[in-house]
Amino acid sequence: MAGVVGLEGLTIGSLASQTGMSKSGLFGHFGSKAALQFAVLETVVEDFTLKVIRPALKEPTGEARLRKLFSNWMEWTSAEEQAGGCPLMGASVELDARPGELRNYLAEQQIEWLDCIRRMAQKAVAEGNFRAGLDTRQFAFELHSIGLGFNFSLRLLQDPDALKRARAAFNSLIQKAKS
Amino acid sequence: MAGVVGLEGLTIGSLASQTGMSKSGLFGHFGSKAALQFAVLETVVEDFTLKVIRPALKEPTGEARLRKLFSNWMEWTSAEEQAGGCPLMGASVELDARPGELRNYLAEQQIEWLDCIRRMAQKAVAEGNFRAGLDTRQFAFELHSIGLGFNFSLRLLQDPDALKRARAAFNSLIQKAKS
DNA sequence: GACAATTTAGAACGAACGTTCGTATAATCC
DNA sequence: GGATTATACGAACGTTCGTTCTAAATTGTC
Repeated sequence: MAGVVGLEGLTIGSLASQTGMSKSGLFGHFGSKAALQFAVLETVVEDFTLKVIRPALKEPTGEARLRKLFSNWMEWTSAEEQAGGCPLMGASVELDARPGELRNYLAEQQIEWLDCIRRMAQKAVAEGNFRAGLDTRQFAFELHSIGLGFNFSLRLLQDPDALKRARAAFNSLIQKAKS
Repeated sequence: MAGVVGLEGLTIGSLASQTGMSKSGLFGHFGSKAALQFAVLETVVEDFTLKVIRPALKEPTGEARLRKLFSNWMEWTSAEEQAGGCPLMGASVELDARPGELRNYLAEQQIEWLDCIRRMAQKAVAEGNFRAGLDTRQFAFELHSIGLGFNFSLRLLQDPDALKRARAAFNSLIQKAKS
């Protein structure tokens, strides 16, 4: 629901009726709407870690791991359960101008995400898979941008070629990192 | 205001008090909240065309025009008046799972935007500035992705290097289009 | 099986939501 | 200059918002 209507658009009443509970019954579990929003965001981050990052860590370091990370990410973003597209990207746009704990938490997590990409790229450099002197922060920026573009093309434009486009961009990014 | 709280988060009451008008007085100009949202989005699109696209059309076709388009876009996205980041990107994420006239209008405009980029790239190909056989739709996808990444890094992460990163990505995209 | 703790429900709260109505003022037209 | 049309206002509508309170039901423990 938060993916469709946003974390602010999410209401306790509609969430309660969706789950078959009473408003106050559901409310009791959280104590405030802000706490509910935080819990939602925390759950999303957990899910992301579990389905995107963790499985990639089982791959050998370097390019293989990055490829796995990317394909997991694309799968997670386009999953049907994410009715409104990647909820993290949704929250990023929704919260970027609303100071508060929620925003701070999200920003932290997203910085960590970019750093995770950076570290993987750095590993690929160390192993000689990527060229020495590669700007790995720039690499992370560009990889993340591809994800944002994919989410946009898939969700708003409903472009059937979205995944193809994202994959092509990713491959050329990898290529660029090598030479 | 819509950029900060979203098109749905925008309320007639707060907008009225912000403008110094009464709720009903402001409401009378639009007739419904949906009409207000539409008017806001239309105004944003107009502004975007005026400040990003139109000035670029005065440049010579090809790479120069694309460079101007990109720099205008970055300026518009990071303008202080856009308190909550590029309102079109904000609306894209907010509306992508909410069927309706508003969503249809936005999707149309964004398709047109991508096509505008594609046409400029195509012109650069025709003039021999970009390599023959370049996938210009792919080019548009990647350019747009850079814009999304810039907005993200600037607004959520508040990364002081955001513009530098976006420019570097753009330059390497241009480079790639040539060879 | 009694008791304590947790979980749920129901009713109600003040505030804010979008919207409607009747009315008063300001601008425009013949 | 009087009739007409815009424009703005204040008050109120019914609804929904997040939240609080109290009571009933459920669960777990000895």
